[in-house]
Amino acid sequence: MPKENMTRYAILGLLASGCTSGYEMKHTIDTSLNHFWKISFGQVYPTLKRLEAEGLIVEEVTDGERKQFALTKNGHAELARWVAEPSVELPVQRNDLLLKLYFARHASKEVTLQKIQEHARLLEERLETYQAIDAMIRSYPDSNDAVYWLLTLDYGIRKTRALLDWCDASLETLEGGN
Amino acid sequence: MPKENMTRYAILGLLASGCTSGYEMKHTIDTSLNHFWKISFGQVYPTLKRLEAEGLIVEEVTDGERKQFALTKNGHAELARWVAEPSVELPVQRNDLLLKLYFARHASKEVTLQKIQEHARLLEERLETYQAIDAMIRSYPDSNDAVYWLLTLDYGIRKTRALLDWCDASLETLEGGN
DNA sequence: GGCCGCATGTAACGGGTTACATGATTAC
DNA sequence: GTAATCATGTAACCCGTTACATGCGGCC
Repeated sequence: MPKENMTRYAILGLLASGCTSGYEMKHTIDTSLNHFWKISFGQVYPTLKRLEAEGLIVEEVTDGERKQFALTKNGHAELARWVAEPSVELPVQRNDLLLKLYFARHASKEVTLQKIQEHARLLEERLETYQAIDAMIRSYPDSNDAVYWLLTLDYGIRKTRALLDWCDASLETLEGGN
Repeated sequence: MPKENMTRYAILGLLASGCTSGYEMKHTIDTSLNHFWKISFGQVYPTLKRLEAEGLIVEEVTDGERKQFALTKNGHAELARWVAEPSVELPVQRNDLLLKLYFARHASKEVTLQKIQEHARLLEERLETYQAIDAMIRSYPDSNDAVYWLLTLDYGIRKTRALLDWCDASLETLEGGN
């Protein structure tokens, strides 16, 4: 099965949500989808061009500053097809911290403890960000999408909490072990 | 900061743990590090070649069938340097399921529920695998590395459990919401 | 002798990041 | 008018996957 290019669908989906220009899409991803997605301008603009060539989107007559696009009928169908398609398997997510930990015999215990502590600090920062976004969404519960947005956030929050617990338990194990 | 290539260090680390041939490294990663790492032969052999050119590893005189390598002094130093180096930041891990969920307004509720159920099924499978490996390591606790291996596994177990909880909660939210 | 599995290797390709280039508008 | 920021775009490069190629040993 040839891998599908997810970037296409991120862009189609954002277009369907009212993000009309490349610049705006990048900004929305960086602020609202940043807990599970990211993108660079080097992907955005070429992908928009390709989607237009495939007839999935069209450029709107643009009076203003930004180049505006809109979904075509085909584009909307393609988005709906992809959204409905089941996810096949769990990806293996490479994890630098765990790779280092797996080989931690080659480092001092202090250094390893520090690494986990630093990891915990980053996780707490992230958790606070998530909770702030959560509060923000809940204060504007108008949108049709709000339920789904909150679900994706909850995913991040639960995962982050579990990893914080792991940090605590690991520190205890390593400190206790000597 | 120019990104470092982790594959190099995975290979150096495995060499330090007694995996001497490319074939064996790939096999070890697929069986023992597969909860947080993966690799392909298309990376292994070119990377070995490059590491040898850089003087971090040397080919041993090989009587047998497999090409054997060993860490040089420089190679060991480079591994130790990398292991001790702190991890800078939390990576954004792209997540197809969440991307689909974020745009789930464009799919039927049944399809979305199914996707989450299927995800839960895969997570349970994975959890069982983790627990089996955990038991296996605990039954041979001889190794110096066992503590660290168990920590990396615990990471996977806690994360997987948290995501299973998320699946349950999400299913409830979506079913209840209508 | 022919087939199968092991082991090593390479080439083509695709996705993604980074750095750079360019115009247009706004700010002072 | 020139500096900064917005907005679009492109090219070079790196990493990783996939598919293919090759030689070797054992097996029946």
